[in-house]
Amino acid sequence: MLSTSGYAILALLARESLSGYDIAQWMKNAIDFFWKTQHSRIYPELAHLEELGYVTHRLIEQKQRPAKKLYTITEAGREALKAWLVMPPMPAAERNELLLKTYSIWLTEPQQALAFYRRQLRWHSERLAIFAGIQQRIEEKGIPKPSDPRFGDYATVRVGVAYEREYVTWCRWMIEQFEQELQQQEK
Amino acid sequence: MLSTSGYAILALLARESLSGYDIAQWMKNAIDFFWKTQHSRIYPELAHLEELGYVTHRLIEQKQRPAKKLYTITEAGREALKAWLVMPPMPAAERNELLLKTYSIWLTEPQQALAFYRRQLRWHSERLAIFAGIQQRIEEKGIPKPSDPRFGDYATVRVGVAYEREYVTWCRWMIEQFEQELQQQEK
DNA sequence: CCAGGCATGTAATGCGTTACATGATTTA
DNA sequence: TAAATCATGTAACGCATTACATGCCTGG
Repeated sequence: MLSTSGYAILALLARESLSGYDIAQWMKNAIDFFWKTQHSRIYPELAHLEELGYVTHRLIEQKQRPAKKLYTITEAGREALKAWLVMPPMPAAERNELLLKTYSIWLTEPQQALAFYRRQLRWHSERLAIFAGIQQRIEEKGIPKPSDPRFGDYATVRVGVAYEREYVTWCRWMIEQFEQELQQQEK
Repeated sequence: MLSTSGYAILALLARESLSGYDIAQWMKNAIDFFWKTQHSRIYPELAHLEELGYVTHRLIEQKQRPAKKLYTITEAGREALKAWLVMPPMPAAERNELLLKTYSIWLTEPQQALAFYRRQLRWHSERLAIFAGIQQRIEEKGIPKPSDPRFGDYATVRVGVAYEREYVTWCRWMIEQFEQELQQQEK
């Protein structure tokens, strides 16, 4: 068996061959909002994948840049990824720090809570704008079919947009609650 | 500094004094959908909190049941929780296995993908029903004010309902995509 | 000349998960 | 009589995060 981060790396390599550094970049850019892995995890994980025969690498010498190891997924790696793909996801040990804080927000002064959720609103609004932009750019080129790798990009960004839209709505509701609380205190 | 799981325990103790076992129960029932911690983590974490002076405990002897250690939050613990509460949450290393699988779903046969998302739809529908039920029961008693501990319960369950509703919608959309793909293959 | 990008790693520490360990009582 | 509940812990292992470590090239 493989760790989920191992599958995340395979998921990227299933699309194209990449170096460890490239993988770290893709983690930051493409799949950042649903999967992150530190680069310090990527290198040992790649070594492990190679041991299992799921990836191979070859050294690429470059002019005026450090040499890099280009990793390529093997047929066995692709099969392992496909087998994992359709297994029901683990009951997901969800860990949402924002909600954990919200659970205890009754302890704070309304003013502090207001500042807190206004900042959250800004943060989620920004992300919503980014995701909506990505979604639009994909749609302009036509909605990808399920057999297209770009379908994964599109399907996940749709979740991102829906998710952030709900959080924006929720933050606004939270802000309202604390504003009302403040107004009642003033009376 | 304290781990987030430490604050999760403080968040529960801020409402009432509990034993380690009780905390594990509350994790499963009340805050399960945004925070989980194994009981094997709870006991060392409680010891750590006690070292820091954030909680105290006393032994409660019980008839026909094992004795238990009842933990109570201290003023210092409450202050630590309040200070943490209003700090912006960490950029949240989101790890969503469902989306990671979706990112690579183009590798599978539509039939397998259909079975996969139908199962997900069932799962999220069930959770939506549960959360909607909790929300309704709270609302029947009147919406709690922000200074009420139950406001935390209500605010978080609202997110749960919105979240699951979006996932249900999204799963239905995914299923449609694969159904269309299958129909086109048949022609 | 300094910051940032490209490129690959190792080390330390701590958290999370799973399994191990015990034992009494209650309920089906 | 077997399983579930109450109750508290320890141990092993692996993954995640943060910091440490190096070094060349490019652009401002």
